[in-house]
Amino acid sequence: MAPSEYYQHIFEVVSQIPTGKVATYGQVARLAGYPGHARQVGYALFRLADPASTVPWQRVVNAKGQISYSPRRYGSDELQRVLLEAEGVIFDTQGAIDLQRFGWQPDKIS
DNA sequence: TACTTGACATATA
DNA sequence: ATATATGCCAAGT
Repeated sequence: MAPSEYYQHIFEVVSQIPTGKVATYGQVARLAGYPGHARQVGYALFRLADPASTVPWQRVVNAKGQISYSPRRYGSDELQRVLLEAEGVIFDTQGAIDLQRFGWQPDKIS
């Protein structure tokens, strides 16, 4: 496959997300050095989410703080929710995460 | 080789 | 405030 180091950067950023916290695609994309390429971030994770790759893709959610439900995904939607709950992330009654608390904030000061 | 789809985000109406 | 429309890059078909 093409040496899409692009994916590698996404991988790095996602791997930097501390346990019990989540980051949005836009945030990851920006940190990865690709502002605006949020779509590719999510899709990149999807392709990079190999059963052999221990990528914490589960900590990456959309801007709504919700998990993206995808029938095509490797596991199932509830799997991600369970994994996050196991890390200490609390889900709202609407299945949304409180980004005010669990939103990963890098060394970026307002 | 060309076209379409894709784990979203942001701007505008 | 919500809904609709557009934009970005790469991989898949």
